[in-house]
Amino acid sequence: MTFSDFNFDINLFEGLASMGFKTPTPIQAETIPIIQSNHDLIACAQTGTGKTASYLLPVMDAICRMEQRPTISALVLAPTRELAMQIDQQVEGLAYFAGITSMAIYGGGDGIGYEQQRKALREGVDIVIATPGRLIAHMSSGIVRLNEIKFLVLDEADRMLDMGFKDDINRIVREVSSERQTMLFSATMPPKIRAFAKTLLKDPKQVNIAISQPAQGIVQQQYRVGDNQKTPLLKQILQSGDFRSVIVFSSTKEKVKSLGRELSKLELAVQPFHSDLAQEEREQILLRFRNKQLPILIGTDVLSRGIDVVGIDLVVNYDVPPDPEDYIHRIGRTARAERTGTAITFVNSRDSRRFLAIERLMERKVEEAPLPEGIEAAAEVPDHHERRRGNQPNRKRHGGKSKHHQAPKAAHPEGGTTVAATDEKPDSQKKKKKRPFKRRNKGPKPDAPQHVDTPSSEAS
DNA sequence: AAAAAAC
Repeated sequence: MTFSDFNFDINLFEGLASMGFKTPTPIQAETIPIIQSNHDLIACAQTGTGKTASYLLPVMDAICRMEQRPTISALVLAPTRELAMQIDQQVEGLAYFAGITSMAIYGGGDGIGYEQQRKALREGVDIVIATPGRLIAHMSSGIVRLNEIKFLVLDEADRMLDMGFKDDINRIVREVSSERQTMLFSATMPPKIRAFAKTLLKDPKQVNIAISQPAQGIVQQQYRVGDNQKTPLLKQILQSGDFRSVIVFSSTKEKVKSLGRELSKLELAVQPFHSDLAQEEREQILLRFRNKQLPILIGTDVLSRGIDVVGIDLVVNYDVPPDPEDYIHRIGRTARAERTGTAITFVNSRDSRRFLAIERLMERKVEEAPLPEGIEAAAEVPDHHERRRGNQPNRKRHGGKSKHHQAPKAAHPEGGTTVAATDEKPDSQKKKKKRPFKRRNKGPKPDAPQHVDTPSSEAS
C-alpha cells in the first residue's frame, strides 16, 4: 500500500515527499479511509505510530478540496504546549505546497505570541492546534469563531481528562458546529474516556492499535536499587558513553531540578525540563535536543507523552512513575520510527508494587539487570562508618567511581548547558532511614546496561 | 506518591 491509494490532492503528495513519508503506517492505513468517508472516529493509539498524520492528512486533503474555506476549518486540541507545537510543525511540513495555514495556540508566551494568535484567529487560519486554556482565553475575548469548524480532533484525550480539561473541552466543543466530524485519539481507553467520547462523537468507527504494548524495538531493564544508589548508577550509565540521546524521567519538578544540578557538576551536558521554565526556554531546549545538540534531558512527565524525537537511544526512569500508563508513554520516547532503544527503570523497595502494576499492564516481566561493580561497593559500605566523624554531608567525592568506563562520549557541553540558576533549597538528599539494599542477583555480569544495536527488520 | 494547563 502507498499513499497514492488515498487519492490525496496533488499538493499534499509533494508535502509527503518532502517530509520523507513513503508508506502509510498501520494506523494511517486504517484510519485515513474512515476519516475520508466522513465518519467520526475513536482511535486507541500512541504517538510515534504515525497517529498525527493519520488525521492531519485526510483533514488537509478535505481542506484542499473546499471551494471556500471557513475562518477556521479544523481544530485540534492537545494537552501540552510542546505537543501542540509539534503538531503544528507537522502541519507546516505537510502543507508547504498545499497553501494550508495553521497556528498553534498555547499559553506561556510573552504577549507577542498572544497578539499573533489573536490576529490569526480573527483573520482566519485553516487549522488551529490549541491547548484548551489558551483557546478559552481567546474565546472569552470574543474574537474566535468556532462555529464553522468542520473537523474537530482531540489528541491524547486520556491525558486531557487526567489534567482536568473536561469542562474546558466541553465549553469549547459547545461552540463548534454539530455538523462537524470528530476524531478522538487516546493512548488508553478506560470506561471514562469511552463515556466522554460518547457525548462528543456520533456513531464513531473504532480503531485499535496496540493498547498497552510498548514498541517492539525497546529493550527494557530494571535495576533494583536503594535510594542512595540511584544517582551514582545514573552517573555511571550516562558516563558510559553508550548513549547519545537520552531522557531521564523523574516524577517531581523538585527532583528534576536537583538531579540537574547534581549531574551538571560532572562533565555531562544535561538540561532539566519542566513546566517551571519559561516557555521560550522550553522551546529552545527541545529544539536543541531534537537537533542532537543537547544529549541529555532530565524531565518531568510533561515530556512523557506525545513528544516525538527520532533517535533517542535511552530512557531512564529515575523513579517509577505514579501512573502505570505513564511508564508506557515514557519508554515510548525511545525506539521510535523503527529504531531500537533501551529503557531502564530504577526500582527501590517502595516502588516494587507500583512496578508490578506496570508489568501487569504490559503483561510481561522486565528483565532485572545486576548492578555494576562500583555501585555494589557503594551499597556495601554501611553508612555509619563515615557518618560518625562529624556530620558533613560529604559531597566532594562524587563521580570517581566509574573507572570501568570510558570518558563520556555524550558530554559535549554545546554552548551553555547551564542549569537554570534559580534559587533552590539545599539538596534534600538526606533520607531518614536507609533500607538495607535488597538484591536478588542471578549472576555476575558487572557491566553497564547493554545497548542493543540490532536493527529491526525493515518493514516496507 | 505527580504533572500539566489561562490571564
